Amino acid sequence: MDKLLSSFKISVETSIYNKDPESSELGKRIITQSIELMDHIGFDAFTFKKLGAKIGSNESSVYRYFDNKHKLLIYLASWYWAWLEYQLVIETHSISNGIEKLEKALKVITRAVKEDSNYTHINEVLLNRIVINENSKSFLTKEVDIENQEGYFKVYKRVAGRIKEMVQNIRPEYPYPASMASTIMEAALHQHFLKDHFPSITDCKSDVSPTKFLTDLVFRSLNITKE
Amino acid sequence: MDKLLSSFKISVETSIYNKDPESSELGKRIITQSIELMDHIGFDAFTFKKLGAKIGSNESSVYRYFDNKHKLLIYLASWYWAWLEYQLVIETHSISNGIEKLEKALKVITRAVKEDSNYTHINEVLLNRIVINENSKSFLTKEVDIENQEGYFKVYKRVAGRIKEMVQNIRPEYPYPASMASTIMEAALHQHFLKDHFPSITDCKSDVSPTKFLTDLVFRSLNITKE
DNA sequence: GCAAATATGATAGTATTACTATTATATTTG
DNA sequence: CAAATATAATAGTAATACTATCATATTTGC
Repeated sequence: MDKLLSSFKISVETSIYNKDPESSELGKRIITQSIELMDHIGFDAFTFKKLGAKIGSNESSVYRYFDNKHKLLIYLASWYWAWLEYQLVIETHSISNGIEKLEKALKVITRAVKEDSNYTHINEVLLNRIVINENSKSFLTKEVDIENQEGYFKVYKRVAGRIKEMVQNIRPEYPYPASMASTIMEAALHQHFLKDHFPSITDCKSDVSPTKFLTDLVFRSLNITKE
Repeated sequence: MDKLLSSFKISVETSIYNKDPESSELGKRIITQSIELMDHIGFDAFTFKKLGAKIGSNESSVYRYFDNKHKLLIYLASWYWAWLEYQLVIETHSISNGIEKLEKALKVITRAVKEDSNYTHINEVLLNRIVINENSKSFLTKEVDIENQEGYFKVYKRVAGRIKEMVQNIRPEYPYPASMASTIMEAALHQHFLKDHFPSITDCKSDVSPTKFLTDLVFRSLNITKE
């Protein structure tokens, strides 16, 4: 299954970049190294100049791929959500029972990424950390509506749509399936963040995962008793 | 009650600022105008130079109050949470029934701020919009742990603690009261944002408020049937 | 009422950021 | 092998995010 995963090309809205980073060695190095650098110093301190130095290339070469670091962040986040969506689809595909299907989906969405697949130039463990710390910054901007029209948040919304559908399949009468889906996605990232930085306002810790809390929350809300 | 609210001094961690903006006319103008400017152009485009121009003062004078715009944002967010906490306390104080108390608390936390109190130099309607759009940026930084130690996020965490206690009072056996509290606070902001920008992944709209969704979510999870 | 202290305003200066533009040098491809 | 394309190097600009200095205004303490 891992091989299947790796051979599937994760596709990101083409208007986000000027030149597809997947199309060249330099492009792939930009992605690989920007993930390492952004994880290391954070989005705010990240610059194309520092990235250029890190990849042994030039600032101006990076600009040929991305207009600015904001678009690079959207690219990385989109790649992450597309990768998650792919896992979501394969891991839930064969499950016919709606409840089990949703349970698996919640697991995929909320679990911590623990292993780099080693099949691509992208380290998913680091990327997961970047998404936890920086994803909100991709849409909390004054330009969000224009960028949304451009399709920059398509994948993120599509993942939410899939969860929403699973909820609707189980409980067609539940009135807030979309809000439930978007809340879960956001809460998953937030609880992982809190666990590491504000432990006093979360119950999540080594033995209590965000998956456990959120599965419990959703199943109680939908009035589903496990076993 | 409004008078009571206004005479109560909202207090913010003193280490956030270099000089208390409440202590002078210029300080108050900095707060009033920074709220207007930040709401208007967003945190990212906000600069002390633009603020100086807007208040008919100088960049260097603003620096005497705040080291940088990040600390100003934390000040504004802290003020907001302290203001909300105060409302939470007075509006729930006299309610003895635990369920009703939590219901009211959820309302205070999740409702859209619709009216400026006109008692202070702070426009709470605009500030609420700033918090919806920028609050996450106050803690999603590489410096979060140091700043947390400095007490910059005390009020935010205290509000979460109050909600947590209310949940515990009703359902002492519920295993995730802290995570529930922090999820509600974050989801309230997020659903308000989605309603305005990504309507396809939320059920919230004019007649369905975040309050409705979140109250329903919490009460279903705690197995409480209203009426 | 005045000197001293404090707050504010104006100006200048620096390092960094976030780019754009140009030209030279590789590398690929037809 | 020439032409096209990609990359690298350099330079330059406007804006940002400050720091420092000095002048002027305002407050306060005696």
